[in-house]
Amino acid sequence: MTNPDTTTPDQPQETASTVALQKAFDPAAIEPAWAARWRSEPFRADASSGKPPFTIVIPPPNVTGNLHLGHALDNTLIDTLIRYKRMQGFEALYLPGTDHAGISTQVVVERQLRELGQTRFDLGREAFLERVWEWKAQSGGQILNQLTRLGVSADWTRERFTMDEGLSKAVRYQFIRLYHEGLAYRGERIVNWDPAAQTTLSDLEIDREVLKGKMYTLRYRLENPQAPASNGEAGEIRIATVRPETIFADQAIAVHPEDERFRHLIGQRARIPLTDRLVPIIADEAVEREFGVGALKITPAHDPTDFEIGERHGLARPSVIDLHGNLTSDLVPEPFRGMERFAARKAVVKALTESGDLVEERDHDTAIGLSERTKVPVEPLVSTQWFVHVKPLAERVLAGLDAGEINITPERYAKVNRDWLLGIRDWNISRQLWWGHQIPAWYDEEGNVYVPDLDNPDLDCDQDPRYAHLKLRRDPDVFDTWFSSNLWPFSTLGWPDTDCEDYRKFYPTQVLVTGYDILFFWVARMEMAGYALTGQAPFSTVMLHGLYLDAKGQKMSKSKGNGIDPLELFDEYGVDACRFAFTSLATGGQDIRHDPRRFEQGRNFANKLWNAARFALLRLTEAAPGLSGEDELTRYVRSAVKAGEGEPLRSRDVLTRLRTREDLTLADRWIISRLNAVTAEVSAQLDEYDIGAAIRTLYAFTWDEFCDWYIEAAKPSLTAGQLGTLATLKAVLEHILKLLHPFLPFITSELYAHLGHRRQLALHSWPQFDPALHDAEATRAFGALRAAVSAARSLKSELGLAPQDRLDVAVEGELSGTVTENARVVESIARVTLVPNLAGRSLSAVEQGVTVRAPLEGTVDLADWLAKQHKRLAELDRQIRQAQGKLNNPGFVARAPAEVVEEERRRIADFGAQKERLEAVLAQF
RNA sequence: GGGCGGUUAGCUCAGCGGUAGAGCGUCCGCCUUACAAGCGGAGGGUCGGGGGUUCAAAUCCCUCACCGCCCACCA
Repeated sequence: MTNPDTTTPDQPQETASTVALQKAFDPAAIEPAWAARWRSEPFRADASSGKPPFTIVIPPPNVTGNLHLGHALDNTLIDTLIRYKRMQGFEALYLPGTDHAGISTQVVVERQLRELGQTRFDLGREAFLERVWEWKAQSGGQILNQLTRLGVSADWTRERFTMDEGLSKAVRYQFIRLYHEGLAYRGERIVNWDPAAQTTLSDLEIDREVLKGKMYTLRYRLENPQAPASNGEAGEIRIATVRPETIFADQAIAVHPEDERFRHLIGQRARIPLTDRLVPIIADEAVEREFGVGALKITPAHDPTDFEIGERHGLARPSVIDLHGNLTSDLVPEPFRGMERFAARKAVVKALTESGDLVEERDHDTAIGLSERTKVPVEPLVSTQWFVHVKPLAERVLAGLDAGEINITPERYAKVNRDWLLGIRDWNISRQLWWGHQIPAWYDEEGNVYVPDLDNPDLDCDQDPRYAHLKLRRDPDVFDTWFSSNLWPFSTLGWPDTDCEDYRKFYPTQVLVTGYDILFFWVARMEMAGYALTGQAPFSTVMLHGLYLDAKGQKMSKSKGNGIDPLELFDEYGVDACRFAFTSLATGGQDIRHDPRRFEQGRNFANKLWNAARFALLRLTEAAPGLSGEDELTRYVRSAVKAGEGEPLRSRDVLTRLRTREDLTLADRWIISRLNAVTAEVSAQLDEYDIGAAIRTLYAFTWDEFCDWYIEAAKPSLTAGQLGTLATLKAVLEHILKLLHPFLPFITSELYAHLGHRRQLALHSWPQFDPALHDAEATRAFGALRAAVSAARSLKSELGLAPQDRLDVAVEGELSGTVTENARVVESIARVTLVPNLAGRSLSAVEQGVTVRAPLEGTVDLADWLAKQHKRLAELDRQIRQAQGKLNNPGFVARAPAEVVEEERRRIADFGAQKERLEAVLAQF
């Protein structure tokens, strides 16, 4: 992998960057300028560059929508990966855009019309669509402005909308191609009808809900009154149904072919109650013998199962329910005709009761399909619609998945994806809406279908000279919205023009980031379209994250009113803090429960980073005037503050130069070694797309190691103006800013600029791991200093001393030499004075490698202290016994890896030494 | 009816085969000249129950329980 260094020496500056930073970080003071800059000077991906591509397309939000937490989460994760890859030297493309969202958008505009007392039919199709476009133009882009606040480094020059000219062509081309390949067809099928929205829906747009209902057992009298009894009395057959109002559309009664009860009735006829109509008794394997009364009525027009059975037996499928959910048909007896379907059910049940044909009525929980959008019970209706025959498409995807062409993470969703593709059924793609891509199909007066040719897809059939003699009418319906978003990874890059630069450079894309809730709706359909139309997987990795839930763990929804507005969170905590919350919570596709404390943590972290940088700048500013040398490191240090100095070294070379310096302190060597290890760790975590782990690693390193230990330990040598430490401080801080930049782009960009860089941080290169910077000795030795400081602090606390009170302490133990060699650091951090030895009884603290002793004076609760020491002793004992137990186990020594065994030996030695020293301490009392 | 996820410190969550962690909260002490959105010190867990595999289990397997989600044409 090439990794061209994008860091170039900075241009001389007009002004120094020594403007003092505010004491507290104020996100509002810096975010707007950066956000505006990233929108007006977008991160433009160059299709002609030699860098390897890294593409992520945004899951396009609805144009109608407002930014919600799901979007904020998606886009934070995407932007983090994109910024990382860009810094690594990839030609990173983050492609933004929006979806026309057929039903949602149309509903919004229809609602506006309703307030004016109008319907879309009053306006007519053309005027209505004009109105939708107008509305889209003025308030449709809202969500992208909100997204800008998130600081996304998208390529706004490539913004797309699913109804753009190019994308509309793509949809049209897709349809024409599938049609001519026999994969898109028009047919009479049972479909899901939403009586409220007045359109069909795909199976996915239906939510199953188990509702309390009734199951009715009805008596159908046989044509032959002498027929022997089956599941009731002689001369009758009983059936079970939950929809008695549909009996008027019955075409048969079905039983299982091997059900002994009914064998003699197969082929006979029975009369539908309340009517004179006779229907045949047929046998079909789909009937469950055990369920209900073993027989059911077949109503092909109003039930999917019945439809299939009807197809097998060549039954007619008259409908008795119209598009508004009312009973309408000559088949329906007068009193019920025109009734609404649920009112009709009551009326029919009443009539059946009176006629004596209702044998039983009992409670029955039944799963009924509700329209996802209108929440109205969906009516299964027979209708002529456009469908996609998806099975061959799904099989192609399955083959690709088997070949490992798409990597899905978390892995468990790979199986979910597969299983769905395996059980997939034809997809109804026509919608009785106006807003969307109108289906490019025409019909002549006899109902024959005309679709443009593949080699001239843009020519409408009613303009085609070949059909000039015909009177063609275009299909008024539009496509399901997902029939265009399934093309998104390539329609946005110029497809069907497969020769254009963008398509060739950036397709297929690398990663797709989205919530698992649209795995079927979108991800699987993109897979199918990708393979079918481009011959390859549209992305190599799918990264699915969990749902963002409210504080109680419930899904957020408009109807529940439990939504949390990300914009308010941005205002309250700052965007970087929110991004910290999102990324640190994103682990393993787990759902995320909202917790304000996580945002506070992010805010505090940003403030911590701000102040660490403020400290560094203060010290660099103080020291810079006194640095007169012209060597590279001196110039490097001065560049933070001195106008026109520039940056003489590429920052990634600084640490390597520093490594050979004589004037580095132990702390300097330690932090460089640690930084180096963390660089490797974070890079590895990001390469595995484990964004949560990466930000947690950086949080801990920045706060616990860099701020709490390194900065404190650096103070004495900084005060002494030691060049090595000044350079180390600056270099480590700059590296931390780089590592954090993909996660917290605002504050890191701002601070990086304050350190004297003109070129924005996003365009600098990602730090690289350098094995030569590893320093085990520094790690060990600095560990001793930390132990000594902790011990000293603990003693001061036991002695009731305030932090600023001085205390004489003596150090003993295996590593005491290291401590005394670095006395200045320990004395500075712990505010103690190291003395060679102490007379009299002492209070002591025992740590790994060192014991720190202090004079026994002041207000010590000796009993309490002793109790703690004994507890500690017992704990050491326990650890030693545990380790010894393992070593005494022959199986452990024989089978455990050598280094694990060695580790146990080392533990015994370490704990043994501590125990010895602790016992010596306690012997005084 | 199938499938999946969760159950770890008071709360919200990491860790997912080799000494139990974080943030917040709690207790004690500090405005120590980067930061009180902070600093230092302390306390707190038999990792849902029960079996098993392994030298070694929060981590792997089986099983049960309870929460939650997805899929499903038993009328």
